Amino acid sequence: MATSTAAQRRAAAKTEYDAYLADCPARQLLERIGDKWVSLLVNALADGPLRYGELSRRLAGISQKMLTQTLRALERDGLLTRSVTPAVPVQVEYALTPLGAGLLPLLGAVVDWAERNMPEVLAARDRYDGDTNAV
Amino acid sequence: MATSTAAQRRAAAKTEYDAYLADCPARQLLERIGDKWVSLLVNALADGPLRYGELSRRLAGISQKMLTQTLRALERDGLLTRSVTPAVPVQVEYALTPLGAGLLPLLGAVVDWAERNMPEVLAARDRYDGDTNAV
DNA sequence: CGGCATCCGTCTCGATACTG
DNA sequence: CAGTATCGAGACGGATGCCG
Repeated sequence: MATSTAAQRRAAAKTEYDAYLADCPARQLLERIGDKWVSLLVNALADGPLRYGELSRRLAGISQKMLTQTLRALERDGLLTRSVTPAVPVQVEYALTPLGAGLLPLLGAVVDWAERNMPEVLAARDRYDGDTNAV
Repeated sequence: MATSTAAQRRAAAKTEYDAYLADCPARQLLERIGDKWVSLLVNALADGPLRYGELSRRLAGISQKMLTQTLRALERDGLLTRSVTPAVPVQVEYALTPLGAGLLPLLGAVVDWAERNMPEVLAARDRYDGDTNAV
């Protein structure tokens, strides 16, 4: 007899839902490109391969930790490649794969939408914030 | 002279960068739709307005807190509207605005890309993970 | 040069309990 | 029914120091 059937049902529903979430490829993709640095990194590489240090300078505010972490994640997902040139100072170059380059149109669409509609969003935001403590 | 010029320059660069980030409309948009619940919420409302409870059931795993919080954020941004019908049990309905509905194509594009390319991403991921502790 | 390991603050998120 | 308030856990991200 159900000491806590409600809680169990909650748990079951959650598991079910989490599974659905995990399965959903769109969610995974959104989580990737929604990441703070991913989109910037991909954009930085849009014009061609860059070395670690170049990326570091290009994305000014990023910490080495996040840079490495993000690069690894993208490499893992096959969105970019990492090639090491064994020289005296080691040389590492990152380049977009065709798969990764395929993200550029998506990002472009977002930029496009944003440029056209963000002003309206910002206006709505101001209106909302203004009403809160107006009069 | 300069006790910690390097650190200061770092800070300056970061501030500059953060400002750039904050200004970038695409980033703001990505942060919104990259949110765990936003895309699901928008999708849930794609077919028409829903009430709070209906949304709560529809998105099974979400807590009231996150539901309310996400709804408020989207309302603030003018992506959906909140209409209260003063009845005996209060009735609140949420509906996408045209602006919010404009997100659907974007989301659709993501879903599309994901469905076509996620298998490859997943394959790359397996390969990468496999190599780590292979042989 | 190109990392990796560690520590630590912040901030998000979820569970719970209570209200009109 | 539709929230609000509070609290604690945990993920996330940054700074630092060391290594090949």
